[in-house]
Amino acid sequence: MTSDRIWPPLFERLKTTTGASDQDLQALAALPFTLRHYRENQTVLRDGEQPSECCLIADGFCMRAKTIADGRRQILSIHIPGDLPNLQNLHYAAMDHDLVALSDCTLAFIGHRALKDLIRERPGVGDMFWRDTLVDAAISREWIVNVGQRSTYNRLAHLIVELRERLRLIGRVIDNTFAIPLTQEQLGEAMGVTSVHTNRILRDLRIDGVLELQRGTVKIFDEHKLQELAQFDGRYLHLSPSA
Amino acid sequence: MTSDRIWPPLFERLKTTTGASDQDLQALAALPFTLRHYRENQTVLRDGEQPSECCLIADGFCMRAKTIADGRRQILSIHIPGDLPNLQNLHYAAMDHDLVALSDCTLAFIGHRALKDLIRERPGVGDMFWRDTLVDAAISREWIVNVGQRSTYNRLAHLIVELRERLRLIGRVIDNTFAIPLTQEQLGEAMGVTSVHTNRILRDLRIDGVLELQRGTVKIFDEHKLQELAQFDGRYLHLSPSA
DNA sequence: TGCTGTTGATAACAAAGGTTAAATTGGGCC
DNA sequence: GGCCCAATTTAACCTTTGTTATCAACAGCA
Repeated sequence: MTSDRIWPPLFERLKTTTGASDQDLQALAALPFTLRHYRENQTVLRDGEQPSECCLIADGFCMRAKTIADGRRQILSIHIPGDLPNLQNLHYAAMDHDLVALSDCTLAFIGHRALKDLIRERPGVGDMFWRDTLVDAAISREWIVNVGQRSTYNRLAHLIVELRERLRLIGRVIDNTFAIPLTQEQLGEAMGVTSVHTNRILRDLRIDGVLELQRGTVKIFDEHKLQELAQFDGRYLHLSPSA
Repeated sequence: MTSDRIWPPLFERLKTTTGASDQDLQALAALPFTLRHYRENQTVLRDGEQPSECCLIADGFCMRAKTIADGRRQILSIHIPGDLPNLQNLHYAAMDHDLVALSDCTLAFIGHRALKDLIRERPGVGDMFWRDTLVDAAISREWIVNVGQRSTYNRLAHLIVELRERLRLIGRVIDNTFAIPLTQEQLGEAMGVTSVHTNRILRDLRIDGVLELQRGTVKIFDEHKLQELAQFDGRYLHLSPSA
């Protein structure tokens, strides 16, 4: 993976969602970075750690997760190529959750110093990144709704549609089929239910002809039914610069 | 309520959490604003609306909330004096949830233009606000954990401890007693359970001698037991500038 | 090839939480 | 004081989800 390979997913997303200027993107592309590779399940940043760099997902999937005293774990977000899952460390030092690789993945690390200098020099870059963290927050709020109010059946449908819409932005959905490299246990940790119950729900979705999940890949069979279940209102993703 | 009355809670919080410079705070205090009063239960900003101002809670409590298609509602956050609950509109136009007054309250509205100009002129002010939105996001993530993984009994304890820590910052906790102006139905909407179940849990907490909630006021009786239930690790509030 | 560990599938039973309904409390107001 | 309305409290019953335990499928590997 070389320099010209790490930026496309982020730039694609920024161009669609913020109408980023070419100059700002060129300035970004000039940033120095270090590539690191992680294996499935490997922890990238640990709760409590104080990283001096922010990372860009160049390839693969990651998750934020938090483990509480009794050992239960909640997955907080799923991150895909083009995401910057620890921009928050630009403004506070310590991680308050783990960042873990969901699949083998490649991350580009960019030092805080270089990022902060660029942001001071080009406020437009800062605006893009600030916006990015705000949309990230909006997604977290939607997850509160998902876990708090939707039935598990609808909840899983919503989670899948959200991920699909985000993957679509970076061109990773083909034939209504896309990657979701989580085990049933991890899907459960994202939804606040056990793996046993996740299995029940997946079976129902399969039997009802809505979708199938096999070895980390979802295939949607009944788009209409899926929409009806997810009741997905994507405004919270703020995909257009004007919204 | 006059100019010298609206800023103290915010300044208190910023001084503790960011080590804000006096110049930055003075510049903030010079911002023009409009005061508006809201009654309990009145909607301040509606989902879909595109406000041209950000608001500072000068007095009273507000909440963010989202209503889904089947009519169920999830409370996403509770806001107290000194909070800026719609800073996100500086970077995207449309609200993706409602902002509602939980009690009678007074809000100071500051135009986006004035705020953006100040941020460009004084990047330190922008940093403080960006950080503020990042901590807001960290709180949302903790709410996902709360709703997804904790038992309702522990969940309510956690919610109460979090609110107390935030109120303590602005000097609103006296004798381990403080305001939490939510009905049992609203507490349920914050926890993702029904009002009937909220009532059961409150009864248990009362019987177990942990705390009592009456007419919007909590009194803690057994701090040790409360800690044990909430398993509260406040690092996600990032109360110190160095963390 | 067969071993091993992880993931997925399923069943029986238990616990948590939802639904509905009814009664009670308490504050605001005439 | 008495009325009204919202909020609280409780009970009975039902649904959803968790727990525990097996077993099957499957990938990695010696």
